[in-house]
Amino acid sequence: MSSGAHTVRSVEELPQLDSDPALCERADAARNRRRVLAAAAKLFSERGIDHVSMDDVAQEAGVGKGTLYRRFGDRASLALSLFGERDAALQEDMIRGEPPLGPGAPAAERLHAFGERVLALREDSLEILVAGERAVPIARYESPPYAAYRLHLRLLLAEAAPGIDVEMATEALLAPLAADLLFYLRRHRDIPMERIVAAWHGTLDGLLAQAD
Amino acid sequence: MSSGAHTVRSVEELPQLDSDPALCERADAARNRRRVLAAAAKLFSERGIDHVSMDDVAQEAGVGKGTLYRRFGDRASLALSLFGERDAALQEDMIRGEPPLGPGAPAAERLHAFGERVLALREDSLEILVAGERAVPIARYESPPYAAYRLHLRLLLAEAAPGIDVEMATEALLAPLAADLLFYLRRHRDIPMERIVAAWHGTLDGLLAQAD
DNA sequence: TTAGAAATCGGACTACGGTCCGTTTGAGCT
DNA sequence: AGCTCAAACGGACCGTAGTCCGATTTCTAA
Repeated sequence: MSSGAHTVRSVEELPQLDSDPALCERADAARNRRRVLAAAAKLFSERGIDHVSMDDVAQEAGVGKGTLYRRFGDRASLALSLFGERDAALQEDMIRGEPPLGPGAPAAERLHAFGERVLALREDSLEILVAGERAVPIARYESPPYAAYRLHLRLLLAEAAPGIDVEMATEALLAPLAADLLFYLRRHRDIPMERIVAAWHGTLDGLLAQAD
Repeated sequence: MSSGAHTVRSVEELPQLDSDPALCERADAARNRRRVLAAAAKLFSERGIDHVSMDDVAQEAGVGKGTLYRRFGDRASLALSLFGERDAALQEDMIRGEPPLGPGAPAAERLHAFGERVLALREDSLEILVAGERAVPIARYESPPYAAYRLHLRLLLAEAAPGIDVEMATEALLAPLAADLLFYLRRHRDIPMERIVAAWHGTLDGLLAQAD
């Protein structure tokens, strides 16, 4: 929503920031992209995401189905794009925000702060995320938010826990953030967020304890 | 395949073992269930699971589409049922097999042995599992194999790591077994199984170290 | 052995995700 | 301004997942 000076304009532009023609988007294309995103957000929140078809979104946005698919690829990507908008603030705070999440605090503290924030955000966006991660291949693991989380974790883990397999530890911390797991724990098992967050802290501490 | 005395006959019967009418299945129903499973296994391995439609399975099995859906609910459940057959041997060994996986060994050792076996099995069945876990809700987390893994982990963790949040630790160990994560790590990142297994052992050790 | 009830069978049908391609439009160049 | 062409548009179209219900088969009890 409120986009600062250097904030990326949209999520699907993140992977290939350089040499990306999406930045010089044609006026009608940009207008339609905004329309679709707005229409999707409106319909999803009105009826619940499962009761909105892609035709509904196209009609509400006043664009053709072809346009919808040209810009967003498929249903899951559309949902992930919506999540990406909500995620932008977290990205910003991770990179340039205040400690303990932003730079300045010790790596271990930044890692714990990241867990808090990312779990809160994902809890807030559960429905959209579940739809977004129901992707065809493993598109989810390469989506811009995941890629950003992964990079962030790798850098901080390398600093906080030298000597462990950082890449694998990263995946071990990413896996419990899966949308369908959160959905299951929250909506089917009624487990409070505090317990989920505490467990994530626990996993992190367990990994940090193995450093050196 | 080789089913011992008390082995359940099919996966979808596990959740409600008692008071379940599925055990006194009509003769034709049983025959058709077997036919469908066999047809699915054949077609999936022949063409790859993504190039087999439900109509294909029904036709190969010599059964109507209605029958197929009556017995298996949806595409994902069919895939999970196939995985359930492969999983049966692991279940058996977990409960009645030799140590260190089976009873007799210390809980911590049994946990490590479980990680080895379950990851090897899931690597073997990746395609089927990916299709099976692409379920509509979070059906995957309540599928018979997951339920069995969960129970097993809870009991052993309670013994090996008293004082920690056993339920949450269980989920932390279950999350990295997700089929799409394994698929991503193996097929997109080319990470060898040994590293994935080692990471799982590492997560487990980290949790065990927090006991008391 | 037979009749009747209950459960199963199977294919026609619906709705939706995703593709294709002829048409339109925006933007730079003369 | 007018021209040109790459890029975007949009709706007709296709394949498949999943539903429904009349016809058929199995089991039980008399």
